[in-house]
Amino acid sequence: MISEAVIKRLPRYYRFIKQLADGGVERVSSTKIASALSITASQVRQDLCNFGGFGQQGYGYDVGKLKIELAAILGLDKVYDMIIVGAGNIGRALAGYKGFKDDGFYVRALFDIDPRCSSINGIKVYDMDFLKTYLQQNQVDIAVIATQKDSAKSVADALIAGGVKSIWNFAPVELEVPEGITLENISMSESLYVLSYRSKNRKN
Amino acid sequence: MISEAVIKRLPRYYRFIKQLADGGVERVSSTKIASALSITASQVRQDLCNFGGFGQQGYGYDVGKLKIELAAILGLDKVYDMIIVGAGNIGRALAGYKGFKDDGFYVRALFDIDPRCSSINGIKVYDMDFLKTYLQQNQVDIAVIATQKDSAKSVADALIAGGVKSIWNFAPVELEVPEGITLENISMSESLYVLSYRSKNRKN
DNA sequence: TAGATTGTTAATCGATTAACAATC
DNA sequence: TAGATTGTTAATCGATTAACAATC
Repeated sequence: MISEAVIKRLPRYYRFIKQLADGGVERVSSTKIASALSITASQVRQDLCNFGGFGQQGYGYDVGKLKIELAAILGLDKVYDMIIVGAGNIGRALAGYKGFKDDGFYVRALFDIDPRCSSINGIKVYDMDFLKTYLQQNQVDIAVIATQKDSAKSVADALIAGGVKSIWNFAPVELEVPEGITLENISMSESLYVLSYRSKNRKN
Repeated sequence: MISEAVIKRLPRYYRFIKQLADGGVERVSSTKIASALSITASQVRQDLCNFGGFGQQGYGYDVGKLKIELAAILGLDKVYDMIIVGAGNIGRALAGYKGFKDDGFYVRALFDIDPRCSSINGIKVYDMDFLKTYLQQNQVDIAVIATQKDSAKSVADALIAGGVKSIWNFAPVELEVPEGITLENISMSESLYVLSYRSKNRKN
């Protein structure tokens, strides 16, 4: 079983390795990875070793190979069909973000209680009433909750009832999901509170 | 010295306590807080004890008092002047988010290399060239980086040079900041990668 | 008083780091 | 071969949990 701490570091490894690959670098050592991420080389090796030995003694890690391995570990070797519920500030920002496609995440539709426009950035905006039917007719791997906090819970329920297994939640609530449902939160306010805590406790 | 793990839990305590206060609840036990956040009562008491004893044996915690204490600990008992650099999807979404004010975070200005409109949501959009001058003339407690990843580093440098001490970074890069500068990252792609990792490794 | 629940110490658990044999 | 660097075990460190005396 892989620990939370390890899982959270995987995307950072992946990001750094991708950067190296883009820069044409062919090999890298645990020491170099470690210093780029401000962690220890021991931890890098320990972490990667959880998934099998990708390196070679005396040589290090092959960047191209490691990139592919990490992508596979993270599940980035496939395409995900995504919908966004809530076409407010955040929903629209996410719909407009071009970067998702690079990683295989395709935003297929937006839903809102009050769909003021019919499409945003080429993505259709549907009325919330249509969500249930949409889920019956389309594959949805990931649903993004970008609603106000009051409706987040009922939206989550509707999504789960409709068969969605993975939820990416941007609403500032602690959602409870049943076993077998994957939930990942982005909590901007929590992050901002941590920033303010740190600002306050900074030794100047 | 308070550990990272504790600091990250503080906003969750605060959010829950605020919710109780809004609901008119007057007292709460560590057990109730714990079950709401899916942690142990021991941990709740241990965490809160780091900042002094806010509870009372045999009674629990007074919600109103705990709320005020947590707000003070998090530095939410004052007003912050904030600017946002980058008026793209995310920058605009943040500028439009009404909730910041409730916690005392005031967005005073936006900056963009190409300010296509003069104001968003009543917040002025300035040309990036004006950033330096703005920082000389105005108090800025927190600067948000909502640019593309390529410009994030140079923006951070400009902010730090201009005297900004706290940076809230939304760009997908590992920024390096000198001692005395507070940096907090929101990494959407990392969160999405974790979601995809968990989706892949879910036992269905 | 009896019951409840904190604050805090001690015990446990898990994660990080160090060390080094294996080996490219 | 000599040097470099991994994979992996063992040691250390820190965080979480359990326990309970203090006390409201």
